[in-house]
Amino acid sequence: MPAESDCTEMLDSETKAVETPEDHADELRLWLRLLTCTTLIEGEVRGRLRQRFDVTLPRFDLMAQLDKAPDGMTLSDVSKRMMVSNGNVTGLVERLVESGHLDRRTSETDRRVQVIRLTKLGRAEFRRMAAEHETWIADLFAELSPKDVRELMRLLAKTKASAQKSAARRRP
Amino acid sequence: MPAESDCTEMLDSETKAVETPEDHADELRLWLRLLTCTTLIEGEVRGRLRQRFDVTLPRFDLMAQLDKAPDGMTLSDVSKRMMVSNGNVTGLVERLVESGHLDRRTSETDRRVQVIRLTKLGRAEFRRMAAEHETWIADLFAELSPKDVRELMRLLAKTKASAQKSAARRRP
DNA sequence: CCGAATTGTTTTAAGCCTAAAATGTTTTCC
DNA sequence: GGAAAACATTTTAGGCTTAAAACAATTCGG
Repeated sequence: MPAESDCTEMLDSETKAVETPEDHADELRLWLRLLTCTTLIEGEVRGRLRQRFDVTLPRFDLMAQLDKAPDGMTLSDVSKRMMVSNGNVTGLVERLVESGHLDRRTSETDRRVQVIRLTKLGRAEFRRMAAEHETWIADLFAELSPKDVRELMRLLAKTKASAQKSAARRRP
Repeated sequence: MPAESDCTEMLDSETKAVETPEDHADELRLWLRLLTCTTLIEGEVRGRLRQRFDVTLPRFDLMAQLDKAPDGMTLSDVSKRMMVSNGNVTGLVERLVESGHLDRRTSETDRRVQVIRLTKLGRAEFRRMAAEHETWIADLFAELSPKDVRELMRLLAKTKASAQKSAARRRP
């Protein structure tokens, strides 16, 4: 089990002869644990949203984005913020307009663009849900000390930056 | 902006008169960051799997579970491990049997149970993909030091435990 | 032994999600 | 001005996902 180059930066990885396949088991385990945590919490939140408010998580997430943007957002903005595909947003918005939570209009200055906003109803319902949602999250993370929270924030920021760089390396 | 009880453990929260709504903004930010990291990495892995191997992430994940279980698993086992619904696994397995990656048979001792295994083809293809997958993960986490990785592992373990307790409190 | 719970799986109905192609609009740049 | 590139959104086709109900087989308690 060769674990020699665990910490080396290997700036010349391009030209290096790869004879000893590196051991990335730790990173793999970390990724699986990260995924487990997210899946666990996401499932819990999804279930509570459905039970308490009969709303789906994606609908809640979309409304959360709009609640932070009183002047509305374009579909593209929403799509980028939520990190989901464009087509996904189209359908989600359709259903939320249908149910009276969203208002959608074509931009005056650019007829390609659709601007969406929360309706009065949408905003009221979201605020009500968000207040309770926040307590769920607090409860789910209850065993972490404030120091743990800070430290996790720091390390996840580093993780995000690392992943973004890696993604950019592939798709420049 | 009241932030007084930031660190108190509040063991008597049951009987406490809740006059000052607590501030859980930090936990909320932490959750959003956790979600962002996972979504980012998951999307990257999904795209690479599709591009390089024309395989979906759920198929890969299911094969990963089976690769660790040479004697096969029941559908329930898979469902629990992957933290997805039973019905989800049914369809996933159907398609993987169809494509020749999985073998499925009814248990001899309990006719309710379906045992699934990787076929020779399934195992070979998975191993080929897994080797490359591991390097992607390593690259995505490349900017984290070994110490960062250890620390993240520790904090995520704590997070998982916390979330599980919270979930158990609700659904005992 | 037999009815009642429990367990494992599938079905159903609805919604979510993606990648890729198609459509319509605006900008860019000769 | 007009072709080409870029942009915003929708459509399409297919797969994923869930919650809840239905079905089938086993186990448990009297």
